[in-house]
Amino acid sequence: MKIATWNVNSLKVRLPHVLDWLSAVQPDVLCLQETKTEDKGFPFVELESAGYHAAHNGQKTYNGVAILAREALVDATRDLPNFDDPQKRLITATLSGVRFVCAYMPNGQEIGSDKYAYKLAWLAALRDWLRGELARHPRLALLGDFNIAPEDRDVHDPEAWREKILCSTPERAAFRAFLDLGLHDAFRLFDQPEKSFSWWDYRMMAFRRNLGLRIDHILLSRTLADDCRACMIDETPRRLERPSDHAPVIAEIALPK
DNA sequence: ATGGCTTGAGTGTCAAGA
Repeated sequence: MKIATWNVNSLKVRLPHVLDWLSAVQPDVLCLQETKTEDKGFPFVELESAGYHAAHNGQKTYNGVAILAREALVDATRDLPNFDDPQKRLITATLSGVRFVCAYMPNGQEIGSDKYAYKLAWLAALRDWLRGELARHPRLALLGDFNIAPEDRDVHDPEAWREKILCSTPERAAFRAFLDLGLHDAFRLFDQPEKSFSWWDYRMMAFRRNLGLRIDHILLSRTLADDCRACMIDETPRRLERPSDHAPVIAEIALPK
């Protein structure tokens, strides 16, 4: 089973890229972030024609998350039940006996800002909710845009980013707290090229110079991690005209039938 | 120098992203 996550930065703008990518890569599951649309603007018909079911938790202009899957999605739920939040950042569904959690975690803007406090509170609520969700669903995958670079090796210039947003000690501690629940960073289960990133700023020719961060992740519970055979970042769509600033992350799981 | 692009909303130009 091939599972993936991609922050598309507007699904309306990126739909051609997404459809081409689905056709080329043939993932079984694709988690999307920043669809930036309400359900009425969500391309259910186009995705169905491409062979994908979809569950969406959207809003106008900002945020919005979706799970696309070849199989029908079961028990889809939206938002964190323990965090009152108008921002649409979470959707969850089951298929193939795996609980999929798709998250667009807050950016935080700047250390010490209100948005930073909101980010840390949101991350803590996600961790608390995940503890119970993992108990109910031992086979669980958390995919999404975490807006956290877990370690210095996930940052093109660690000194420039020291204690900056996406890299601060409290944010990295929140990431560690996910691992402490028994989740595993699929990307780090394998040898990877140095300077592997999933996001590059649109400005300053950052992609061409590989000035990026690894902030999009696939975390797997123990049993899924044991069955994980590969994990990679696909930079191909980042090279297209009018790309998302994020690249998809893909993990291959050998599912016992 | 806190810039630099890109998006959505909306038709001015700004908020937000990371």
